[in-house]
Amino acid sequence: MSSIKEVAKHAGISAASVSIYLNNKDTKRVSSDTKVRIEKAIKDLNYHKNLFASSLSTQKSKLIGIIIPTILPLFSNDYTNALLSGIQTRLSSFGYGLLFFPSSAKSSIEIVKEQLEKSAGCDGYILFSTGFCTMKQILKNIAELKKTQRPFVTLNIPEVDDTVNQVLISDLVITTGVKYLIDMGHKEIMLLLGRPGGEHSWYLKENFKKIMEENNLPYNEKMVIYGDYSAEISYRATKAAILKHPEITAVCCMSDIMASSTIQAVYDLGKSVPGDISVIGRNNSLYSRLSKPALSTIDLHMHQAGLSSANLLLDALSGNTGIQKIHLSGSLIERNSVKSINRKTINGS
Amino acid sequence: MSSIKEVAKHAGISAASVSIYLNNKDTKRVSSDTKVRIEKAIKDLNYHKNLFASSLSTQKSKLIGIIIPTILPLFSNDYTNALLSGIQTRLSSFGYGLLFFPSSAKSSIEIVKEQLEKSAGCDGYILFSTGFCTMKQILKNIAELKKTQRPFVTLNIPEVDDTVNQVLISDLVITTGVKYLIDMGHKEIMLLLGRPGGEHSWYLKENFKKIMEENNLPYNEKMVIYGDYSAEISYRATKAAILKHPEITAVCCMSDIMASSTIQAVYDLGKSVPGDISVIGRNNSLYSRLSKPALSTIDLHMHQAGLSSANLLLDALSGNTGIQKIHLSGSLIERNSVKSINRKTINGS
DNA sequence: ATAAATAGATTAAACGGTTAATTAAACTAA
DNA sequence: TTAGTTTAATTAACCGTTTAATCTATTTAT
Repeated sequence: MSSIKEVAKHAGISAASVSIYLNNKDTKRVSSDTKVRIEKAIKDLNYHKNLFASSLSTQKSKLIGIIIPTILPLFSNDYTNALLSGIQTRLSSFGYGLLFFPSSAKSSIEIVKEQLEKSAGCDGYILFSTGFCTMKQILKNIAELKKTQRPFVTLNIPEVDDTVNQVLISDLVITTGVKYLIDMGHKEIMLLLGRPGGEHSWYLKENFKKIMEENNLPYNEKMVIYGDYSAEISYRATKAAILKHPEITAVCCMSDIMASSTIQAVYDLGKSVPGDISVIGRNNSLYSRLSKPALSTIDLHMHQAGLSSANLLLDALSGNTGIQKIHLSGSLIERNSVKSINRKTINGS
Repeated sequence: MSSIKEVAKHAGISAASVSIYLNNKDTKRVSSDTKVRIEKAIKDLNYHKNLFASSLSTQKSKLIGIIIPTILPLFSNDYTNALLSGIQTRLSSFGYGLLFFPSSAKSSIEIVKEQLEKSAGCDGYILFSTGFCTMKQILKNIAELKKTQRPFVTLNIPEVDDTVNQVLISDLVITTGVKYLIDMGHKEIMLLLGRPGGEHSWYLKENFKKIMEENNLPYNEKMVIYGDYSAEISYRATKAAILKHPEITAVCCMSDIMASSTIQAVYDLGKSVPGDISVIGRNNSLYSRLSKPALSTIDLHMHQAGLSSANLLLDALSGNTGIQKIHLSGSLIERNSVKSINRKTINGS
C-alpha cells in the first residue's frame, strides 16, 4: 500500500501539496505542471487514499453505521431490505457509505452496545428496531445512541419522545387491514401477528382491540394468533384457529407470506378465499401480486420510509440540530382476497 | 468524543496502559486496581475506541468491502440479498463488519474504481458481478482488485483463471432447467433470460444452444427472449413469444418472478400450466412455493454460496495464500408446473 | 549484600492524512 | 527602489491508538 508520502517523493514534492491537490483538484495552490506530476505518481504507484487515516484526520468518515439489533441473518427479511434499499439509495447519492457491524451478543441491548463499541467515528447512525425488541430495550438502545453524541435516526419503532429523529410508519402499529375488513362488513375477524413479546405486536393487539370495541364488535383474546412471520408456523396456527373458530369470516395478516399461508390453510380446510374467508396481507410484496387470488394488502412504503430516514439523517449531518419526526402511513391495495359482505356494498355493485 | 488520553488522565495513568488493558483485559502488565480505575474512567466518560485511529495504527480494520457494480439500488434483489445474507452470517461470526461504498459512476468499471478509491484500508473485498457486466468488464474489475494487494473473492461471475479466489455457481451459466424439460419429453422449449448483453446471458444462451443440439432438438435464436428480471416486461415478452410460436410446450425462466409472469401470460392466453405449457423457474424463492401451480424451480443455494465465499475470504485473511475455487451447483425442486410428456414417464405413472 | 528477575508503569515513535501557519520567489504598483 | 501582493510551495502539529523500547521499584535468588 503506497502512502501519500511515497506519492509526494515520486513527484518530487511535499505530502501537503499532494493532499491539497487531492482534496480539491481545481486548487490554485498547486501549479498545473505539479498536478500532472502528482497524477503520474498516483498512477505509477497505484495510490489510494487510506480511508482510516483521512477519517481520523478530518474527524469525518462519510460512513453511516446501520444498527439492527437482531440475531437473525441480515438481508433476509423483505421489510428490512426495503428499508435498507431506500436508505442506501439516498445516502449513496450524497456520498455516504454504509457500515454493518458484527456482534456476538444475544440480547438487543448487548448487540447495540457491542456494535457502537466498534463503530466510534462514524458520522451518524440509523437504528432499527425489530420484532424482538420491547419498548424498554428500544429506549435503552436510544439512550446508548444518544451517548455517542452523533446524529442518528430511528426507524421501525413506535413513537418515542421528541428528542429523537424518527420515521414513523403508522401501519406498523395500527391494524389498517382490520379497519378495511370491518368496512367490508366483516365482524368475526382474526388477527395474525408475527411474534408475541415484541413491542409492535403489543401495539397491534391493543389497536385491534380498540378498533373492534369502537365498532361494537366482539373482541376475544383468542382471535389474536402468532405466525412468527414464517410460512410454516402461520399455516399451522391459522389452520388450527379456523378449525376452532369456524365463525370467523376474515383474517388480517401482518405479512404477505403469512397471508399466503393462510390462504393455503383455508383451501386445505375445504373453504375458499374470499368466498368463505377473506384474507388481507401486509407489505405489498411481489408475491402478493402473484398469489391466487391476488392478495389485498397494505403497502407500507418501506422503501420510501428508508429514503425519508436517510433524508432526516442527512439533514442532521448537515448541522440541523432540530429534531424531526416524519409520519408515513401505508396504503390499501385492493385486490381479490377480500369479499364485501355489506348489505350495501361500497360501490353499490 | 472522549479519547484514550482523557480516559488515561481521568484514571491517573498513561494512555499506553489503557490501550494495553483494552486490548487484553487479562494482561499482567496492568495491575488489578489500575484496571478498576480504567473501567471506571471508561464508564464515566462513555469512552468508545475510535475505529479509524485503531485501524490506522494496527493496519487492520476487521472490515470487508463489498463491491457490487450496479447502478440499481442495493438490497432490492433476491439473488444478491441471499448472497449477502450468507456472507454476513459467516463474516459476522468471525468479527468482521461489512462496508458498502457509494458511487456516482455509471459504468461497472468506474463504479469499482470509485469504490476502491474510497476503501483503501479494508482487510479484504468481495466482488460481485451483476447481469450488467460483460466479461471484459469483469476482468478489468478483477485487475483493479488485484492492485489493492488485499485478499478478495469473486462471486456470481463465470469462471476465470486460477489466480482468483472464486465461488462458482454452475447454474448461473448452465440451463439445468432446459435439461430437465428435455428429460420430461419437451422438444419445443423457450428460454426466458434476464438482460441481453450481460455475460451470464451470453453463457446461458450458448449453453441452451449446446444442450438442444446435443439432444438433436431444433435450436432457433428466436426461442431465446428477455424479460429484464421484471414481472411486467417478461409478461409482455412471453405473451408475444407464445403467440408467435404456438408450438412451444415449455418455458425455462431464469427467475421465479419471470416464471410467475409467464404462468400469468399463459393463463391470459387461455392455456393452462402445466397442461398446455410447462414452466420452470430459478431461485426457489418464497413465491415459487406459494404460486399456483406450485412452481418447479432450480434452487441456486445463494445463501450457501455467500457462506462459501465468506469462508474463502476468511481463509485468505488468515494468511492462506493459496487460490481456491469452490464449485456449487443448483438443485432441481420438482413441484407442479412441469408436465411429463414422455411416452414412458419417469415414475411409470 | 549483590545480582537477577519481575511487575507495572511510561515514553516516544509510528500509522497516513490534513491543514493552519509560514516561507520564498516572482510579480506589481507607487 | 521599495513595499506590497500573489503564487506555489513547505513545515510541523495534530487526529486517536498501538507498541517496541525503557525505566523504576520491588521481589527473588545466591
